[in-house]
Amino acid sequence: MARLERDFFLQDTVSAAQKLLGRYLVRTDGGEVMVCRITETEAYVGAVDKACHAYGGRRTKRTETLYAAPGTSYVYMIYGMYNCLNFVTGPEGVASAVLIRGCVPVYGADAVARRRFGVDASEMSAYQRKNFMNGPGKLCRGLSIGRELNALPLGNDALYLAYDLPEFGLERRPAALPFHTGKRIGIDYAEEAIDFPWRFWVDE
DNA sequence: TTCAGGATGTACT
DNA sequence: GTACATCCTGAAC
Repeated sequence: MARLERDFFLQDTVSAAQKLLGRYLVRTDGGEVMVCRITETEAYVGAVDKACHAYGGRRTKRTETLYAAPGTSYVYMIYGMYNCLNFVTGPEGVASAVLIRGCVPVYGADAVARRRFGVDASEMSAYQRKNFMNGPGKLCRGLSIGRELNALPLGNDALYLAYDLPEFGLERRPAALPFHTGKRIGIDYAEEAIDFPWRFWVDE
């Protein structure tokens, strides 16, 4: 098993967002292991990006995590009832991160489906299957990711990223998966940053 | 299938 | 008090 390490998160945030596509997100909760393949990401770069919580060097209790070491998790609550998962990029002291917007379960799908819908994966409706983990709030619900997982350092076992997981029959995927590029979602307040093409996704 | 509206809590003004 | 890196429901088509 090869985890994504510090050097991965030290690269340019936009590159990191692209290269996270196809990587495995591994979550262990209540003794259950759940693995998902990442399908959608967005880049947030504090220095130049009005959509980033830490734009212009903004430092508050919430944004403090964005200045942490590369690879640190950043989980925040949005709209009162959902959480969003990010991983911090760049050197310590530089505020930038990649938002994980979507993924598909590849191991432990029943555990994910129970957290998401309260039923096993085989009992999901067509509608539920279609809307399983295709959004940042849904993804956190399915993996039981809350703010207690905010600011977890690289190297923890509760939540990490990996290139491959041979113990679960999951091989490493190509480094340069073909991906789509577009504008980010839900940042209508961000002025010129609205149009930054920093959202990336793969078909599968 | 698309769409409007509401839910809900925390951070920050 | 306001805004928010969202999602679900129900109604109309």
